[in-house]
Amino acid sequence: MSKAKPIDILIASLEWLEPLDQRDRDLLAGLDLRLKQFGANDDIVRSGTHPGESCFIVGGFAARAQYLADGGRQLDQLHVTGDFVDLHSLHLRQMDHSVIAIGPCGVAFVRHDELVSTMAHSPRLTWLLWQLTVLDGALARTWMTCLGRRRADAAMAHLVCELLTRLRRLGAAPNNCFQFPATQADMADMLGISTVHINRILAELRSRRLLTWSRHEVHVLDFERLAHIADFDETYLAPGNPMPSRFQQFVAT
Amino acid sequence: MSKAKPIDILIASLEWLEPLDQRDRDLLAGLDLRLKQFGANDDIVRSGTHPGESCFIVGGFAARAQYLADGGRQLDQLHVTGDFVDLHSLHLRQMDHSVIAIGPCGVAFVRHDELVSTMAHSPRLTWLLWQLTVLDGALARTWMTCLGRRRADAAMAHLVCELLTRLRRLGAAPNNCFQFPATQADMADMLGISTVHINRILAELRSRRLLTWSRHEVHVLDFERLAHIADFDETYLAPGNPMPSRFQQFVAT
DNA sequence: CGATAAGTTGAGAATTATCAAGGGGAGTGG
DNA sequence: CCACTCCCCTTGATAATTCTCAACTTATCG
Repeated sequence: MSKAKPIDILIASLEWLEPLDQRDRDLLAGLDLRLKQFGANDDIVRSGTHPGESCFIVGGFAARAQYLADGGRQLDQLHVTGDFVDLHSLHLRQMDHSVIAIGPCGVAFVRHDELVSTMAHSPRLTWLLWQLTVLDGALARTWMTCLGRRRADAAMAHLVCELLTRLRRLGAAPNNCFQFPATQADMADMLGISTVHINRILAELRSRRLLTWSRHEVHVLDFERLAHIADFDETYLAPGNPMPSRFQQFVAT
Repeated sequence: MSKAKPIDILIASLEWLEPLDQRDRDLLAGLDLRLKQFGANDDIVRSGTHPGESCFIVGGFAARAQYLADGGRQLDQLHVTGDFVDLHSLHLRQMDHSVIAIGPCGVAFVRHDELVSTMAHSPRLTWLLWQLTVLDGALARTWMTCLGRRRADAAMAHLVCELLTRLRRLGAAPNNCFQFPATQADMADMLGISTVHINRILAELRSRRLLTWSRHEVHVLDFERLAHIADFDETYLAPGNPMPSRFQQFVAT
């Protein structure tokens, strides 16, 4: 996808929250990354395991998946290039969900011990990685509201608005147009409805000239109207608080 | 509710994750708490604001709420005594959700600057507070799977199983019986369905002799069968990883 | 005891699911 | 290059789930 070095993708993602100093960038640049490419529906991190690494996305899309006894699954978050998808495994004894690839997806893994050492040398990075997990939660809550209290068309519109907003930020959605390799079955598992219904919702949005979606290419024709249908408010996608200077103190203790 | 001092409730909650040393306990005991009592449906933290304090629950129940333009709301997480509900405001520039009281609820507020200073003196507390926000996310994901991929009866059964499990841990559910002041309208907003349907689901669970629920008192009659209907697996409620010793290093840097 | 909020029930409508069959595109092997 | 195949998308018909509206009953609290 991108020509940038993997670590630069992460650095850019963190700098979007708050500027880093050169020392922080150097610490990150010194991380030993294991790169791996995944294909559609591959498990990047498997539910029930206890990984020794965390990972971030270098290109493409990934999602978190929870599986049910009856074979069904719920996709409860969507991740794009630059997202540190699996910081969670740093804290979880056992993965409560899988991370799977939505289409081709490049991933960089960092060993937990290295990550921890890095944070031990930088309060700012500790703060920012924590913040990433908190911002993640804000996206999850909004997604939940879609699942619980929006009808399928509004939920779909909301998901598209969110995705477009996040991709624009990366410069990956020129003309409100972007590549998105999710199948309709994937979308069904995201929105908690059936594949057939996804198809009908999309047909409707298409006929209302709000968007087109074919061959893995989404084109948002009328963002305003889509956002209105979705009751979309993008403030939950904003960065969080910068590190308070007091948090710095601990280095001196 | 409890006779314990407010800060001891928080300490117990953190010690459930990992033992604290005396210094950590002293740091926490030195926090200046503002106590406040709330009634049903009161806002504890209001959406859209930028609070200067975080809060934890000292007694009773609270929930996170997101509101829609049409007046509807989604309750997307439920919190019990000891939960540090609003660590999120430490990182969020603007609250993306409200925290509201479900029935009478005692809350302790801590100023952000004090909280940050405390963490600056204790890597362990930093680690644990971060972990709380991560574990929170695991609950949110599971809730999401209920909203998206379980039918209303299974979702209700799941919520009851989760709640019982969490309250048992606090010793607050003797004989699988506990006080729970949520109204059926509250439950509807949690599960993303209508009040009328909640009523019917409860009637059904009652007639199947799985539980009773009246006068704000829930009695789980057959946890096994309820857990089976819900496809309930409690591993997501487990504590996370203890702090790695390397994380400690930063004090010496 | 009256007022207000919460729970219950019925009937009909909207939304979404399921089943089933057909169509199109992309890759593969002949 | 064509035939074949597989996967995904599309569409129709019918069924299940859940919603809305409305009336009524029961609790709760001053």
